[in-house]
Amino acid sequence: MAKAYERIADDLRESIRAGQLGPGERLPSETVLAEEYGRSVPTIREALRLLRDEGLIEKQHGRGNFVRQARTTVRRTNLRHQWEKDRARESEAHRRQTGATEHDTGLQVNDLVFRASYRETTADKDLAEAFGVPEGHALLERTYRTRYAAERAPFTLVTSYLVHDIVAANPDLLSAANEPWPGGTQNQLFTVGIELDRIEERVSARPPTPEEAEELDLPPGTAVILLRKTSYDINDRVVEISDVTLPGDRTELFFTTPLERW
Amino acid sequence: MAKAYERIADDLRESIRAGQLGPGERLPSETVLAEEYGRSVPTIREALRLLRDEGLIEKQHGRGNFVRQARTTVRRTNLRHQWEKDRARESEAHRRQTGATEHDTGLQVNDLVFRASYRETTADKDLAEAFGVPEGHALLERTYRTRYAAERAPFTLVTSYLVHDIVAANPDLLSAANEPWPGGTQNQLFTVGIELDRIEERVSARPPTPEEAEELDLPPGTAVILLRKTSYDINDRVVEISDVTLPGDRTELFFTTPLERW
DNA sequence: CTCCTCAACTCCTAAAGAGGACTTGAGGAC
DNA sequence: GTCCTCAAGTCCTCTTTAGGAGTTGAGGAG
Repeated sequence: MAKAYERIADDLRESIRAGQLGPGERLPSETVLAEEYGRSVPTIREALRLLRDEGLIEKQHGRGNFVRQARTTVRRTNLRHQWEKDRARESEAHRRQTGATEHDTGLQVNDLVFRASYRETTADKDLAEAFGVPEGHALLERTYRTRYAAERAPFTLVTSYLVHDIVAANPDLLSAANEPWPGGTQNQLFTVGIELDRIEERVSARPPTPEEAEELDLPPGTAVILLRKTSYDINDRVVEISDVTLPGDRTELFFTTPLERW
Repeated sequence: MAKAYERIADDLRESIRAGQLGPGERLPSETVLAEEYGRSVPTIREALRLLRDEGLIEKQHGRGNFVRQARTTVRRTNLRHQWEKDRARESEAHRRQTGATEHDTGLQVNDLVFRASYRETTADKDLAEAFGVPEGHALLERTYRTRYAAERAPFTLVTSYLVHDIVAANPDLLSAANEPWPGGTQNQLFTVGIELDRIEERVSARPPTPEEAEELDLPPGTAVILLRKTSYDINDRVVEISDVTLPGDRTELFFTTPLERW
């Protein structure tokens, strides 16, 4: 004999999966469900909580419980990396013509809004290891969010790190006035004579922290994708690291791996 | 005035983040916490539920609430794709020498255990579109799980599709007796004269369904990573699709994107 | 010593009740 | 017509109460 709230959740889940309750549709109210199933309201609420945590329904205070609708997703592709590299050498004028502000997320969007903050910091253990520098080494840190002009919620949180020594050759990069960095990170690295060889990306996923849920407007029942992007130059040195946090319900990562011919 | 259970959750979360409560450590019992915070047990439980959903704590019936410990993670790299391609042409004897069973997850493991099921099916709308064939077209479907010999929980669920027509040239591939497919999918495609050109992978994340949570031994407060891998042959035809479900708390995807030199 | 029982402690399920907060639409004031 | 008020309906927070079920360790039976 299964638990009552699980049986009720199973039943409702089945209705949703079968399409008897379509996206956006309102479920019967909690009191009505309680009568239908012959259970108390708290038991019904327990069942609904399961469905919410699975991302199947959405609770709206004062309105009801609704079947969740898919949100529009944004694709992030690794082909962008080559595009940004090619672009980094071009003149500012030409870059401006061809649109799209470069940034670390690789999103293919033109009408982005983003805010940045910029500061000097030092490498903690994790970053020191990743950069191959001693702990406490001076770094530059930029954090920013990207957002569609039309939407309220951002769809990316980025924290990007550079080694202070390397970048210091171009004083423009040390000025907080240059925000966002003109031409993007790759262009700025180009100005200090750095050419990239490859980009490594590590992807994992977990539930959002409350802070992330807040910033990315993530309801319960969603996940975040964590992406650590590490850029290597042609001397096999780590020159940039970006930690990107993406809303799992609105993001699709897209990787193409070409294979050598026989 | 914030809600009581949120304040309590914030407080406990802070203790955990600050390390005052270390991984694996037991929290005070619910009744004790209720006394400490001057709240009822259900309110405490509400706070603990928040922390559990964030993946911070783990509830153990009859034992207590514990700070969650990181599980060991497995890395899946896209470099594996080239390796599998190279290997596909080699003799069975040589493949056997160099170890590691090929499979669609790209995990770098030797001592895998996996079970497969095999059946003929037809393309639904989604698959038809992905393969570029009409809806209802005949497909082969293989589903399997991979697992470390030492561990109880699998770390991959895979469903892999091939177009029946294409594969029918090699009758070995239509026999359910050949499980797992000797040499892996790429080797089998090689036997029917197919060479791969590139692999596209789409990654997203969401909370697990109850079925996934069951199969992958995922506690509340974890996510799954969904990966759709699409293999193109040198004629730009989709020859294989794999849908892979990975436990978010034990998986790290690793992609390397090489960049062309200036 | 080994095994078993059992009490004490833990978290879990379920219910009922009181009040609060948010949303909506009907109806009246202007 | 427009605006406001307000009641009804909704979900939310918190409490109290009752019993159930898993875990552990102490202590006795053999």
